[in-house]
Amino acid sequence: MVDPSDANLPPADTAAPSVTVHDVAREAGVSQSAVSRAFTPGSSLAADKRERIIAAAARLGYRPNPLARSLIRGRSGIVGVGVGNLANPFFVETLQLLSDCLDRTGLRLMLFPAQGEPSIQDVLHYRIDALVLLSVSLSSMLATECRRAGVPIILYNRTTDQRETSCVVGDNAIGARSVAAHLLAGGHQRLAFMAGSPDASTNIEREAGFTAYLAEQGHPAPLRECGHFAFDAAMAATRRLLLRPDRPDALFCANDTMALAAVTVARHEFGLDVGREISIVGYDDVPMAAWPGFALTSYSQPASLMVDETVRLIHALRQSPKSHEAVVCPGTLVIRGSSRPVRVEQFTR
Amino acid sequence: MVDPSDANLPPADTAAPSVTVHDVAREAGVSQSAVSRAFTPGSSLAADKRERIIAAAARLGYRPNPLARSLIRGRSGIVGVGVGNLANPFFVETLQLLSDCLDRTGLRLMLFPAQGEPSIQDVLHYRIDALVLLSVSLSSMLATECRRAGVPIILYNRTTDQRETSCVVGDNAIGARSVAAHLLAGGHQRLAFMAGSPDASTNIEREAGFTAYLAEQGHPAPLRECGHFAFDAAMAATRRLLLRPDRPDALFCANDTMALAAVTVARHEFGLDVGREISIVGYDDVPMAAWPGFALTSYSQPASLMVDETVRLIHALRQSPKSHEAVVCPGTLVIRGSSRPVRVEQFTR
DNA sequence: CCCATCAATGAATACATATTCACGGATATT
DNA sequence: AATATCCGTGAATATGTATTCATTGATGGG
Repeated sequence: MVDPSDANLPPADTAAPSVTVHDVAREAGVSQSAVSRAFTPGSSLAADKRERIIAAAARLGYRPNPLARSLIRGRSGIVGVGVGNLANPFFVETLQLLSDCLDRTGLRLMLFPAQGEPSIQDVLHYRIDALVLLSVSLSSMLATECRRAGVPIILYNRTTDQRETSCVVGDNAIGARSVAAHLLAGGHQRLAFMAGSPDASTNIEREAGFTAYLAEQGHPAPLRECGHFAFDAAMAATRRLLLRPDRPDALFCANDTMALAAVTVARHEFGLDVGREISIVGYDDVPMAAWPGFALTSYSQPASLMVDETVRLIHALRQSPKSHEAVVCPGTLVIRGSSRPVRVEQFTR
Repeated sequence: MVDPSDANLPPADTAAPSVTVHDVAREAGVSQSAVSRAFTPGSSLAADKRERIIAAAARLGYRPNPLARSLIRGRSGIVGVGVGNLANPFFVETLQLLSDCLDRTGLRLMLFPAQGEPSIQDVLHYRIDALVLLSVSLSSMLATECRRAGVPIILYNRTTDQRETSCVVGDNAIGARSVAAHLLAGGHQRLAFMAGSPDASTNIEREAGFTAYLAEQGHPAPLRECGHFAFDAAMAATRRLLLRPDRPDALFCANDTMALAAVTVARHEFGLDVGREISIVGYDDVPMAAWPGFALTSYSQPASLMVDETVRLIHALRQSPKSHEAVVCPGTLVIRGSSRPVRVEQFTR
C-alpha cells in the first residue's frame, strides 16, 4: 500500500528541468527564433547556422516540446484511435501495424475505447490530426463533433454514408463472391451464411455479395443465422444450423472468429469431418486460421496494406483537410482444408 | 490518389476557433483566473461563483485545453504504454482493460511500439504521468532516461532488478508449483517444460518454480525445450520432445500460445489423445484455452485485477512519485480436459 | 549605378491555461 | 478591541514554442 506519510512530502519535482529553446540559443549564440527555425523544415535559416544549432541541441540533448508546439500550431501530431472489441485478431494485427507505421512517420497514437462518447470529446481536445475508428460504426453526432473541430475521420473496415468521411476497407463484395464461387465449385448444394452484427457495413456487404452471387448462379438464398461476430454466439448459431433437417453442407461465416467456432462445433459436437462432410469458410484470415488444427479456408484481408493506406491518408489529410477518400483494398481467397476445393460425388449421411 | 492541386490550397483552417477561458470569463462576468480555478478541484473559489462559471462554460461548450494545461502543469495526464508483440491474447486483453480503466479515471493512453527506443524519447517529451511496459523488458538506458525525466515506470508482467521501478506481476512461483503439483497428482512420470524467452523474468520464475517443486518431491529435473513464447517455435519444440525415446507424458508450457501449439502437434502430428496419453498445461488462461477443441488446463492470470492494480499504482505515483511498489497478484489453476486430474494406471504404449 | 526584391535574422507576440502575488475584507484568537 | 489568520479575488507572470513584424544586408535586373 501507499504510505500515507509520503503524501505529505512536497510535490517532489524530481524531474530535471527540461532543456528549452533558450538554453540552446544561449549555447549556440543565436536567438530563440533561430533555434525554433532550425527545427522547422522549410523555414528561412542559413545552412551553417542551422548546423551549428543542431549541434548545440544535440550537445544539450534538446528536443522541441511537443506540447508547446501543439499549442501554437493547433495540431498535435497525435492520431486518435478508437477501438471497440479487440476479440478479433484481425484488429489486433491492425493495431500493432498501425502503431508501428504511425511511429515510423513521426505521429503518436492515442488509444481510447470507442464506447464512451464522452471520452472521445476529451480526445478531440488534444487537437488530434485525425480520428481512426477501428471496427466501430460512426454515430452522426460524433461526425458533426469532428467536423466542427476540424478533425478528419477515417473509418477502418467500415463504410458510412456520412459525407466528408474517409474510409479504408477490403473489397467485401468481391471477397464474398469469391467465397460463393469457391463453394459452388466444390459442388455444395445447401449453403448457409452466418452473419455478424446485422448492421455492420462489413456484414451487410459480405452478405449481399454472397447472396447476390448465388442468385446469379440460379441457387436459392442461403440459410442464415446470426453469430454477432462472437465465438459463443457463433457456436449457438452453428448448433441451430446443424440441427436442421436440411442441414447445410457449406457455411460461410462473416469473420474467422465465428468460423472457428463453427469448425469447433461441427467437429466436436456433431462429429462431422470438416472439409469433407461440410465445408466452412471464414473471412479475415487471422493467424489461427492457418493452425493445423483448423486449416480454415478464409478470405484474407490485407491488414498491412490497409494500414499503409490509412497512414498515407492521414498524412494527405494533414496537408489538405479536404482530400477525403474511400480506399478499397483487394484481398485473396486462401484455400485450406476446411473446404472441399472441387466437386466430388455426394456423401451419404 | 490525392489530387496534387489540392495541396496548393491554403491551410484551410476550417477548424472552428475553440472557446477559451477568456470567453467563459466574459460570459460569466468574472476574471480568467476564476474560470481556471473553477476547473481546478481544491482551489479557492466561492461556491456560487464556481457554479455560475460552470454554467457559463456549459452554455459555451467550453472544456479546458489539455495541451495548454499540460504545458504549465508539467504533466499531461497521458500514460505511455509500450507494447512488444501482441500475439499473446493475454496482452490484448490487458490492453483493452487498461484502455477502459485509464479512460474511466480520466487518463489518456499513448501507445507505442517498445522496440524503437528513439520513439520512446519522443513519448517521454509529452510529460507523461507514467510509462507502462507491457510484456517488454526494461533496458537500463531507458530506466535512467525515465528517472531523469521524472517519469515513473511500471513493468507489467515483468520484474527487474532496477531500483525505483514498480511492477505488477502474477505469482509465477506459486503458479508454476501448482502446475507441478497438479501433474504429479496425475501420476505423471516423465515431465517436460517448454520455456518461452529464456531471459524473460516470467519464464525464469515459472521454470524455477516448476523445477524446484519437482526436486522437492524427489523427481528428476524435467526435460526442456524452448518455444520462445511463439506458436511456430513451440510446434518445432514439441516435435523435438515427442520424438525422444523417453517421450514425456506431461508438458508444462510457459504460456498458452505455446501450449496450444503443443496440443495441436501432439494431436494432429502424433495422433496422441491429449489428456489421456499426454497431459499439456499452459499459462495465462487465454480465451482460446476454454474452446472445446482445446480444453486446455492453464494457470489463470487475473488480467482484470492486474490492470486495476496498475492503474491504482499510476494514480499513487502521480500523488507521490516515490511510492514504488511490487504488486503480486494471485492466480488460479483452471483444470480442463488437456490434463489428467488424478492418478490412473499407466497406459502401455 | 540605383532601386526593387529577397533571404536572413532578432524582437515581440500569440497559443490557452495554471499559479503566484498582492490586497481587501471577513473571521478567529487572545 | 486589536491583531493575526485566512479566504476570495483579479492582475500579472510563467509554461515552451511558432510565427509575424520590422530591419538589415545582399543580390539582381535595368
